[in-house]
Amino acid sequence: MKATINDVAKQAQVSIKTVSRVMNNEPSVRQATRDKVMETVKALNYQPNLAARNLAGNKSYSIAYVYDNPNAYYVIDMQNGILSECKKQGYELLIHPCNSKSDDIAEEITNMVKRSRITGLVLTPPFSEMPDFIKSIMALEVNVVRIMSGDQAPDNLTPCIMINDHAAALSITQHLIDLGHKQIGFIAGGAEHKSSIERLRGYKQALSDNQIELDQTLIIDGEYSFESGVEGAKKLMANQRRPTAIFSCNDEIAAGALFAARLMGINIPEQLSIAGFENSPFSRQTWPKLTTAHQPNPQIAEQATRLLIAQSRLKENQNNIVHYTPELVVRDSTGEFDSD
Amino acid sequence: MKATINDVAKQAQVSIKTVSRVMNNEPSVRQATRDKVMETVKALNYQPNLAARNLAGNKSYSIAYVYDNPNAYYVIDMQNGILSECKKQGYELLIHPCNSKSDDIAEEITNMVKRSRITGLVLTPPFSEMPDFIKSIMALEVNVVRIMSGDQAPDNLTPCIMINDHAAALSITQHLIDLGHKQIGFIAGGAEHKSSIERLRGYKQALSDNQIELDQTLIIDGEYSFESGVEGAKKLMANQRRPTAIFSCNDEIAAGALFAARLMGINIPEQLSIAGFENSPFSRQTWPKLTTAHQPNPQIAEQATRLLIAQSRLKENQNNIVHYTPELVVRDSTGEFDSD
DNA sequence: AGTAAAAATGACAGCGTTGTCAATAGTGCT
DNA sequence: AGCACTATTGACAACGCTGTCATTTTTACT
Repeated sequence: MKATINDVAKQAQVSIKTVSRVMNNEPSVRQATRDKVMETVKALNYQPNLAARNLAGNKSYSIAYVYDNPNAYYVIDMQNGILSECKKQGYELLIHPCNSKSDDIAEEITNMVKRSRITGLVLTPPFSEMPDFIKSIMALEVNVVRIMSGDQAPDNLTPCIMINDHAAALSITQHLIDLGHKQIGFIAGGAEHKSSIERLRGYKQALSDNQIELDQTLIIDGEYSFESGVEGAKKLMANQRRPTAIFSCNDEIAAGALFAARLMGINIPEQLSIAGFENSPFSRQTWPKLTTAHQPNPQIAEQATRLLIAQSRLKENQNNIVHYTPELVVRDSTGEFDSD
Repeated sequence: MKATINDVAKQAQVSIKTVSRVMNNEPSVRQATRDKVMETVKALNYQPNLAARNLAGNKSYSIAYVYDNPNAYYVIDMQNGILSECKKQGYELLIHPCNSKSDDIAEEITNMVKRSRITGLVLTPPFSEMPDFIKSIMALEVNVVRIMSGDQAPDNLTPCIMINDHAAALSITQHLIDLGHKQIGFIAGGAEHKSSIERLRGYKQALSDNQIELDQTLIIDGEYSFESGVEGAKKLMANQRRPTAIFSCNDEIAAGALFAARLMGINIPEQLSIAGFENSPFSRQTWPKLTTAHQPNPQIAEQATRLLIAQSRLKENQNNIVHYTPELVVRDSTGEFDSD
C-alpha cells in the first residue's frame, strides 16, 4: 500500500541513498537521475516516512508552539503564522497549550522536547518573559525564539521578536491628546504582563511629553478581560475627576468599557473616547468600532518561525533581534474633546 | 545527554524488551521488575523516542485535526477538546488548516497521513460534509471521526458526532414565539453549510408547529459573518412587513444585526428581539448580551477524539454515533413583543 | 520433590530513513 | 589514450524502539 524508499529505488534502478538525496534536494545528483527518481516517486505516490527520517537523521523537522493564553484570536493568529512558515520549510507544528504557573512546567516541556526530538520552540508571553524557564529549557539541545514586549532584548540567549508596546501606547495616547483630551483614564492589563507595563509606560511618557500632570486616580489596575473593562470604566466614571477619554490596555477591556458606558448612558465618542489595543476582530464588531493599535500577529509569528529555523541550521549563536511597533488605527470610538 | 532504552536496560539489569513492556504498561511484568525499571527511568529521566516507537510499531499515536474554518473561537475550542483527550491517551495532535475548496485537497491530506503515519483524523464541517472527500480518505488505512450537523448520520463509514441544529433552532424560534413574536426574520449562514440549512429547517418547523404562516421575505440568504448580519438586518427592517424578532444563524451575524439596529436607532430588545446561535464568547460581550444556543464544543471534540481512538484500536467497524443538541441560553437581546 | 502449565523475561530481526565512507563514472588535461 | 581530479552513486551500518518467538523462571499441582 504505502511505498517506501526501497520500492522507489528498485523501480528507478538506483540505490536508496540516491532516492534519499533526491528527496532531500541534496546536490551531487545528475539531473537525469533526479528526473528518473522524481518520475518514479510520482508514479508510486511515494511519501517519505517522517518517523524514519527523524530517527535516522536524529532531527525532527518539527517545532512546538508553547502557550498559555486565553485569547483565541491571538493563538489562532500565531498558529497560522507559524504554520505558514513551517509549510514553506517542510516542518511540522506541535501545539502545546499549558499552564505557565504549574510547578513542573519546565519538566513538562523538557519531556515533550525529548520525546518528539523537537527542533525548536516558539514562545510567547508569559513563557517568553520567564527567565528561569528560558534558562532551564536552554539546557536542552533545543532552539528557542521568543516573542515579547519591550524595546530591547533582555539577553541574547535566543533570537527575539520585540514588540514595542511603549511606542505604540505613546501614539495612542498622543492621538487622544491631539483630540483635546487632558484627563485620560488608563485601564491596565495586569502587572504580570510586560505588555501592560510597557503600555502604561507609553501612556505616562505621552502625558509627560505634553506637560500633562499624571493623575494616579485615573490609572486602574485591571486585567485583560471584558469584565475588567466594565469594572474599570465604572470606577473611572465615578472618580471625582472624570476622564474624558479612556485608554484600555486591550480591545477586550475596551469592549467592556464600552459596555459599561452604555449601561451608564454615556455616549461614545461624544461624551467619552475609548481606545483599545490589539486590533482583534471584535474591535470591528463593537458599536462604535474601536480605535486601537494593530499588531500583525501572523506576520510576527511567521518571522519568528523563520528566525527559529534559521537559528537551528547554524552551529554558532546568531540570535537575531527583530522589532515591531504596533500601529495606530483610528476608528469611531475616539473623538474630539467636547467641553459641553 | 538523552537516555535511550538501552541505557535504562543496562542500568536496571533487564532486557530492553522488559523496559519497553514497562513503558507501554503491558502485562506480564512482575511488580518488582516494574518498580526497578520505573526507578531507573526516573533516575535517568528517560523519555521514549516517539519517532523510534512509531517506526518500530508502525503506528504513530498521533491524530490530525483538519479544518477550514475562520472562526477562531470554534477552532480553539475544538483543539482544546481534542488535545485534552489526546493527553489522556498519550496521543499527539497535528493541526492542519487548509482550503476545502482546493482541487487537490484529498491528495494533500493523503500525503500528510502517509508522511506522518497518522492514526486518525478529526473532521469538522465543511470536510465532514464532503462525501467524496470522505470516501477517498477512507481508502487509506486511517481512522476518521466526523462532527457534523444533522439528526442522523449520512452513512456508517465512520463514527460520527451529530449536532442537532434542527432541534436547537426549533427551541430558539419557539422561545421567540413564546415571547409573542409572530413576524420573525431569519438570517441564514449560507447554503453550503449544513448547519445553516438545519437551523432554517428548525425555524420553519417552529413556525408551522405554531400555525404561523411562513413569509419568504423574512428569510435572508446571508453568510456567517458580522457584515452579513449588518446587511441582513437592514434588509429586514426595510421590508414592508417588518419583523419584531430576528433569529440570526450564528452569534457573529447577530452581533452584526445588533450593530445595524443601533445604527438605525432601534432599541434592543424593546423594539426588536435578536437571537444568535453558538454561544461564542462575544455573545456575552455585546450590549445587550445575546440570547443564543450553546453547543459544548470542547466536550464534543473530546468525545469525538475518544470515539476516534477507540475505533482505531478495533479491527472491525463499530462506528458509534453520538448526538448533541445545543441548548437555549436566554439573555438580554430577546424580550416580549410589545405592540407599541 | 517432581511435573506440567503459566508467567516472566530475553535475543534478535526488523521498521524506513540518513550518515559515512568507499567505489565508480565522468571530465579536462597532456 | 592515459592521468589526475571531481562528480556521482552505492553498500551498509546505525537510529531507538516494538514484534515474534524462544527461553527461563515461577506457580500450582500431584
